[in-house]
Amino acid sequence: MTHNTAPPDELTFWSFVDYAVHKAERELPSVNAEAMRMVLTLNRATSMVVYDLESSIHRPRGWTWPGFRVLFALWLAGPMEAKTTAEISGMSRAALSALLNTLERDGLLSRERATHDRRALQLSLTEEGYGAILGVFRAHNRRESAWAQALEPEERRELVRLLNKLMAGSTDAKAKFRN
Amino acid sequence: MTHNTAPPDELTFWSFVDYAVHKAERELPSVNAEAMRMVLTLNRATSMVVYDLESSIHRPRGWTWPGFRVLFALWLAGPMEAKTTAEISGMSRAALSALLNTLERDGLLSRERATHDRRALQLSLTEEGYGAILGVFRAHNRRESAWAQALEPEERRELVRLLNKLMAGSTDAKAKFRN
DNA sequence: TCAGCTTCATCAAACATTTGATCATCTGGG
DNA sequence: CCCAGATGATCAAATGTTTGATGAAGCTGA
Repeated sequence: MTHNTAPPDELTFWSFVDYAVHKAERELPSVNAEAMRMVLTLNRATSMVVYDLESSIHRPRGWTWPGFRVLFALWLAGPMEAKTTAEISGMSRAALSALLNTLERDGLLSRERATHDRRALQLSLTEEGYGAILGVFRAHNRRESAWAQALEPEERRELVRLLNKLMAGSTDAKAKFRN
Repeated sequence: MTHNTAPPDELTFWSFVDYAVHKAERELPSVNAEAMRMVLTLNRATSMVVYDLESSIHRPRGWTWPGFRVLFALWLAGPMEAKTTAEISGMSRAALSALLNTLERDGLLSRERATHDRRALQLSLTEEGYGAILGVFRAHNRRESAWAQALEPEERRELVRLLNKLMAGSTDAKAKFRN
């Protein structure tokens, strides 16, 4: 690629994917442009949704997106071992360990040693955690609904189907998973 | 929601979305379950793709996912103002500022004051940055290709279309954007 | 039994991100 | 001309994440 290629006059968040895919195709004939477009678009869409939900719902309440995910899992599935919480909320055990310090300090959940295995941690929401999660989730779900309305019901189902198929394919491809 | 609901015996990363959606529907009749399913699935799929790419491609080379995004943008679009870089790579100006410290320290890019506006920063790849990005991108794109193969070509196009429609709808919904 | 291996959790250091504040520079209206 | 407000960048503090190391507890087979 030439070092001195000038960027187009109007390069914005919205035009970048098209620009990048076309440019990469010109410069690198061997590039898989459709894979590049898929991953770029997937990331941008998710990043927008997450940023909007976190900044409009969770941060103003003193919560974070990862903290919400943990409290949400505990709310739905009840007390459970920390290892399970980490797995279902999609984070490493080390990341959860750090996150628990904040959530415990804020009085939203408690950690206790499990009785059957003294290595394991048992997590449960405190009364304060129970009191808070319902209201936060309602606001969160209202915001989710606003996003979902961009698609027709059939399109939403198809999007979910395609995303699930993408995830399922990864196991075949031996993708790297979290510890 | 009852405080003492026991979690199902087999609650895993893969079964959690179905479990959560059904349980939320039972407990909260007013929930928009399809929106909930869409956002949960979108996040999980993206998180898997990003984690796999970052841990298998970028971290082993001493790079990070956000760092790659910035270098990738500079590689494709050429030298540009930091403000533009932040916008097209989807990060806040403050986040970019911190990220630039690392990238500059590692000798991958340089920042200089712009001539026409002494507040603005002009970013450009160093020779070392140019030398590195091509190889990293090729490996990155090969990995993207493996993910993309989970879907049929027509499904990939449909996924991209739906994600773009989702993003486009957000502007109508007055979603919160980054600074 | 117990030594070695595995598993659970935490720690440490480096990094990226957020919000809100601050400083420097530019720009436009009186 | 010049001051007020807008804009670009950075900083500070708090948070969450990663990888690799460490310590504690459980398990297994000779």
